[in-house]
Amino acid sequence: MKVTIKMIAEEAGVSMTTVTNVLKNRTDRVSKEKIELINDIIKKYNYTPNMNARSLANSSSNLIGLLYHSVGGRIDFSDPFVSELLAGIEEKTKDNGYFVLVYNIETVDDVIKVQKNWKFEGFIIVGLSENSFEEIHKNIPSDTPIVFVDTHLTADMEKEFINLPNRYIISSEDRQAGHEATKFLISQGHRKIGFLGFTFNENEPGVINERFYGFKKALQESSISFDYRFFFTDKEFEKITDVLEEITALVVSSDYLAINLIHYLRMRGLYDKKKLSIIGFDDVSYAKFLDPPLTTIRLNQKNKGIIAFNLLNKAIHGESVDKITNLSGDLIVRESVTNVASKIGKQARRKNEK
Amino acid sequence: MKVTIKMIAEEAGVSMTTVTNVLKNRTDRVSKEKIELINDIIKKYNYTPNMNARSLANSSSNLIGLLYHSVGGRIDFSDPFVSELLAGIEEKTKDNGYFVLVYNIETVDDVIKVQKNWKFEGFIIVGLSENSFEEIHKNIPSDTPIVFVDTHLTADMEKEFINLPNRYIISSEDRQAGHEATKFLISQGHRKIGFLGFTFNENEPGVINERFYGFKKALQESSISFDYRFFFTDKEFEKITDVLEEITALVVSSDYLAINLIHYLRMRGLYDKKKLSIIGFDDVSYAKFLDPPLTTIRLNQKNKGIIAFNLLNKAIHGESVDKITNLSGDLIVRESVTNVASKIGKQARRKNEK
DNA sequence: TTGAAAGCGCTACCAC
DNA sequence: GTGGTAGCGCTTTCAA
Repeated sequence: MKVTIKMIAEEAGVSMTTVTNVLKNRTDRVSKEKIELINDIIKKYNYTPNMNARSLANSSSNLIGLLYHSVGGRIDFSDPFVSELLAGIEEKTKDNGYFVLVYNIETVDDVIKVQKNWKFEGFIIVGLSENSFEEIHKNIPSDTPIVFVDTHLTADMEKEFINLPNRYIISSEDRQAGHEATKFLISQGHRKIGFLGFTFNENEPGVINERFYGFKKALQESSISFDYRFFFTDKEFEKITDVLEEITALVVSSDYLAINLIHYLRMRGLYDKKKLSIIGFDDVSYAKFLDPPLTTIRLNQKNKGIIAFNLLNKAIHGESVDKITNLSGDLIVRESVTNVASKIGKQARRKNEK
Repeated sequence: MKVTIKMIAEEAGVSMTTVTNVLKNRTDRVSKEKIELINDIIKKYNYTPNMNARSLANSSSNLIGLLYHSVGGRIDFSDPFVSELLAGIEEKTKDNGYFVLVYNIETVDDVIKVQKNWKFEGFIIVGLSENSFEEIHKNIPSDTPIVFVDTHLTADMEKEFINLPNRYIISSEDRQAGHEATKFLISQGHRKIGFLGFTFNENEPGVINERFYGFKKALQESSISFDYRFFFTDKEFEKITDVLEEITALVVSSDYLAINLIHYLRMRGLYDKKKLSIIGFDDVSYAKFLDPPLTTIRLNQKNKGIIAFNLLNKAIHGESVDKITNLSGDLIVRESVTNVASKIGKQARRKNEK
């Protein structure tokens, strides 16, 4: 049998209001004796309020929407990159008394749907492009805070963004990460370097776009010209096999993609880590267990999830929060990159590994 | 501005009841013209009903609770074993118009909490021991269906379970899996075989317990006696190093644990796949990318998630459903197990790999 | 066919 | 301090 405020009020011989006041800890409005009495009854029946009624009555709900954006099913929970973020969020969220509704959004309609169906305290939305960002931002009332994870904005848009109330961004320094990854390859003597990433829109900022930008910048700084023949998307593994003799290294936009490529090549007897160095991004939990252990830029997704929640939590409580947070990546040197410049440095390659 | 039924009714010049009837497709109670008119308005405002109000008024909610049981934080979303299940569930769930609330439960109180806070259509609960199973089962009304994933019951309990309305179980044939894994090691000439698993209660059935049972059975069938010195928990890696010279193979209760062990040994210079064969369970997505590629029993978590949802969905709609579903595992032969019996068979070891 | 009204459980406002 | 009550948006029962 469901226990309600009314029942508690009856048993205690008080009004519903008084019970509510006790529930809400408005101690100045209820006498000490009643507080105790009511609390005892609450405990006795193990009463917990009905969230639907509560959400209906006011606007609070303790519900947080974790929305994953996926175009064409690209985002998959089995990708550790995704689940590690979730791990971070889930952990904090529960400790703070929230509930998380996980929803995969493909179109704006999906957002409108969750949005109207439930009352949310706030949203954490992952992986939105700038275009989708605008649409979605407009469709969620400005009194509901949103933390956008891994959304990148053009400079113009960013200026606007700064003034948007209740909208926050947390992402990695993807440009810097791409730059660092590439610089590392160059430092190891590589000159013919390719780039492999999930398909992205070159005219719109985004995680991969940013990494690609950092990649090109690093090449440029070393006066290396980039040959677009060495640019590949995740659908073009076979194109890579064609130029295997021409490139010595590859910047791959995620560990996940990197190991898939290695596997693809290996199955065809084409993988030789001495001849093709590979650096990834993320440092997923098993990157160090791979063959070869992956050299990568650690982005620490779990930590990102924790911070995303903290931002949201503060925003919900009306505390002031940084509009844009950028987490820097760390180069993790393992064994998928070979030094082709000299024989020295083989030791150094392990420095980051414990 | 939120659109409500009332507003729609006003604009259409009808009563709320009529709008509801259209919403519910009760076409026999409304005239054709009004149906069209109302539908137009609904479309125009992109109306979607408020779930909180709806849930409050009736008992439906379109909400499914995905509850992960973790004692001492053992279950972690970054463990692919967990996230792959979620991937399967999320996929189906959305297609069928449900929303998923993900919650990590540690105690029965946690269950009571979610349970009273929200109205759920049903639950998918993962990783419950028999004891917790009973407690939780009792605390959720019997008209709410629950699918228990990976819960194992003793024979007595199982008899009772069969008659419990709205309770279902889906799990893997863990005993058979343990048996198969061990038999494979034996077929490869191993005789000194150890077992490594997360700590478990020997008196209570459970995933690892079952695998261990199958393990012992296989040994027995080959008249190999089991030495408890070769039994290890996840906290006892160093105990393994002590007997490294004595055992030639290890059955490890999950891929996740297996790679952690390999890494642990490798870091100490103690890993030699020729001298220590390892077989895991799950076949997590990256098992084939590891060094060495892991020989394992594939359990297909994603598929399990899909099936779990299907069971629940049918149960919610009152269709009859199998009380207990068992998914069999498949031996996937890769390279972490060495044939110590003969020189032949090295070819065969690759047969399962594409 | 259509509509009025009660009630789901809770909160906030206002009165005593 | 305490209590009454309207109302959140929706569904269902009963009446017209």
